[in-house]
Amino acid sequence: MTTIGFEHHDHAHCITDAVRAAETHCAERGLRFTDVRRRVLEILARNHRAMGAYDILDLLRGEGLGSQPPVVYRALDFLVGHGFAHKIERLNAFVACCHPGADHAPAFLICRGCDAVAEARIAGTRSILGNTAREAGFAVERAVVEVEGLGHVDILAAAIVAPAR
Amino acid sequence: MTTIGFEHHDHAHCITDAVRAAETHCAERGLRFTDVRRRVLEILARNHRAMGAYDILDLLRGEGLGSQPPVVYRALDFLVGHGFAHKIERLNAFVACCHPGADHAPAFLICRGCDAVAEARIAGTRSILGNTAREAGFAVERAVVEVEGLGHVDILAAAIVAPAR
DNA sequence: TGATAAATGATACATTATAACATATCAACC
DNA sequence: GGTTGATATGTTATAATGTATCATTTATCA
Repeated sequence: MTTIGFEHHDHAHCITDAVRAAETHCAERGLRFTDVRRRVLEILARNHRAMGAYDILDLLRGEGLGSQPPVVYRALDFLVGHGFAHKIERLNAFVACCHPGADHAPAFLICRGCDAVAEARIAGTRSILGNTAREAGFAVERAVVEVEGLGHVDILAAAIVAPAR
Repeated sequence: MTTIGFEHHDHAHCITDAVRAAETHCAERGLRFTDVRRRVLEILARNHRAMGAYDILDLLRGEGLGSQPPVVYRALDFLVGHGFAHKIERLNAFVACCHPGADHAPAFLICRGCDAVAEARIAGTRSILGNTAREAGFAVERAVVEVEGLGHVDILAAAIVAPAR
């Protein structure tokens, strides 16, 4: 029941895909995919790792695209809010989403050796606590699942898909 | 397979138990359960909710037990490191452990309505991603599982136990 | 084109966390 | 008991992360 997708990782596609998915999604819903928002997503996708807000801000500054913290935090709020990026709470950092457009519950593998972060899918919020929370009357709205350990870059670069049940 | 433990919550015991468990554990291993460390754990247990480091620091100040951030952060490092307390990454806050002594993988239910946080158990790190991570060569060392939603205080006050398998 | 809503620019500040080094305490041994 | 080495605490300063607020600009649409 467990499947692992060792997709060959075409990074150029990975960047354009993330941006294009966001573009399409925004166009469909009348959301404004502005320069700053696009650029922040590109930066996240290009670097392909968890980046702090101030790391991103430094890059934006170099391009004259906003120089104060609220600029990047607002862009990140937008991207995270619409599922184009995720926040890694454990690291106070952000990553581009690997499955843009898909309605998914993300989980993250964080390698403490190389600081790589891989986005995995989990079946759904229910699977985390079984049915316990729901049966007890707790309505799950969001789940933060961040697993730390040691892994190879190859593994982290690939999208790891958790059991769908 | 799902069981929920609605223990009657005897709060006085809850505090003394947490402190005594830490005391015992430290005595057994030659760890120093100092005044500051004890007091921080008492504060967390007494308040029985997620508290910011600076909230705790304010209380310590009132008692003349250290007045600068490093004092409380060092105590929290110790308590978290030895499993007497946990950090809730999503909230940048800390809670006393509900299962001190037990070697457990904690998960947290965070109610956005009342800010209550309940500690649940999960079976183990493996259960979170199934066998996927392990099979792929990722060695899980720690898992952050924090579920947000809406729940009743009664439910949150009780210890919720997730399916053991 | 003018009204409205949304996004950005900019200043200031709030919150969370750590580096660095001096001092004090403890435990073990001579 | 005094010395020593390890651990913990006190203290200052600063780093890192995140927001509130309000002015200005830009986009959208009637």
